[in-house]
Amino acid sequence: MKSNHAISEKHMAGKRPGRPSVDRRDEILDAAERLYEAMGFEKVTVTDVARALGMSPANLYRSFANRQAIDEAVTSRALTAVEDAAWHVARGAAADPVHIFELLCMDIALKMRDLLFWSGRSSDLCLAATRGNWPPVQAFMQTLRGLIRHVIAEGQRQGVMRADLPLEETTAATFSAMAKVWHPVMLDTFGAADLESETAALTRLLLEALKVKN
Amino acid sequence: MKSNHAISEKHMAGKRPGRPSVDRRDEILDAAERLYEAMGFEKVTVTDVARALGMSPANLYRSFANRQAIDEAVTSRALTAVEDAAWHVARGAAADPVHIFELLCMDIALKMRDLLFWSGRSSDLCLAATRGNWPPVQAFMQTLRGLIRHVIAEGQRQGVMRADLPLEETTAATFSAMAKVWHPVMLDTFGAADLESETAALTRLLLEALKVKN
DNA sequence: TTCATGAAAAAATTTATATTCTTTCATCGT
DNA sequence: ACGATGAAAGAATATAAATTTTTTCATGAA
Repeated sequence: MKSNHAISEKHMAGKRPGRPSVDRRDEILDAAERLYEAMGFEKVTVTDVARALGMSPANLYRSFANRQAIDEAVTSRALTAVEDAAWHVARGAAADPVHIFELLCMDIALKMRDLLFWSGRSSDLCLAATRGNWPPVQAFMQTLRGLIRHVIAEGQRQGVMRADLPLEETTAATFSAMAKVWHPVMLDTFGAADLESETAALTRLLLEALKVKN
Repeated sequence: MKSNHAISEKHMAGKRPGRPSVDRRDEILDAAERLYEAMGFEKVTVTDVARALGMSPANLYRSFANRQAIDEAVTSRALTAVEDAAWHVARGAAADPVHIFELLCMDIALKMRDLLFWSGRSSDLCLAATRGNWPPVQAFMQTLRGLIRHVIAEGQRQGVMRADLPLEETTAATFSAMAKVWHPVMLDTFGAADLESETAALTRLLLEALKVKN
């Protein structure tokens, strides 16, 4: 799975005057990200982003259909970082799917917390995206679900997780259960005070259901 | 001060001119509830409530410290109805704690859904209360947690649920897991389309962890 | 005294207006 | 042509003034 920037340009506004031949999306997103980080994304105007790049605001619209598209792309990049780290855990060194499950659950919870409470002002964007159920958030949640399914399936294959539980339903239920410690809206509502112990307890309980009995 | 210290009236605004000797709280709450239902609680003024009762607005302030207190009391009554129904299920006819657990989880989820999506305009109030984490909501959540603990403890006592799982931690984890289908903020974010099957799947998985092995 | 109210201060909300931001597109320079 | 832009229309957001709502409290009636 290589980076496929050149291909996935469904975002390229085809109707616009002329889209750039060289792709300046990443430049733009870098600048936007920096500004969002510095002053909170709600205070940043597209003029600010353009100025930071020494171009006119109008020029941004050849790379992005509108401001919402920029916001979503920045969101996407932030969430992709979490996804990548999580996939790394899931495919990582640890061989035992049970252990991987534990690591994965905790890793995601802590990364989401960081995103919301320690990512400077980027949390505004993350929260807005979550509240509005923006497409990148939906995609992200799908990825998380895929991760869970992957680990459970592997656990079942290796005989350390119960194979008599239906994979899809079990995946869905596990994913639902983790929402309390994974979902930004929940983290925002309850804060992240006992997040670690809560996540650990939740994970332990779920594993009691998933693990094969001794 | 006289010998009158049998004051169970913790709610009585003590600092106010003279509090009523006969408690008109319930009357007031009835009127408020009716109005909230009819026109949405954000549109209702305390003057409206007072007028509905044929009294002056100022008079309400002898029974309630402020409008927020009225809103919270109405919220409290709505949530108490759910609590009561849930306790009824928990202590109800069904003898098997495992079955009670299933019924309880589903009952709460469906009642929360009704509150949010079918209670006319009362859902505004419920959502505002949940978003702001009002005290009645916190109390409600504590009650739900208590219900779960009760059922699990009973299941352990009867030997149908695993007694080797620590009661408090298991209760906490179970409660966390149910947030996805119980918590108004989640219901609001995701809608209630597949609520029943999601709740059923979640409950089944949790029971796999809680039940004793065959 | 005890209960209740009118009237007014304080707070919040709405309305109207002004300013800024987003987005388009005709036009410029290469 | 092609990438880029200035300028202006359309949206959205902020500011200010007016109105409504919440809350207090001194005073009156029972």
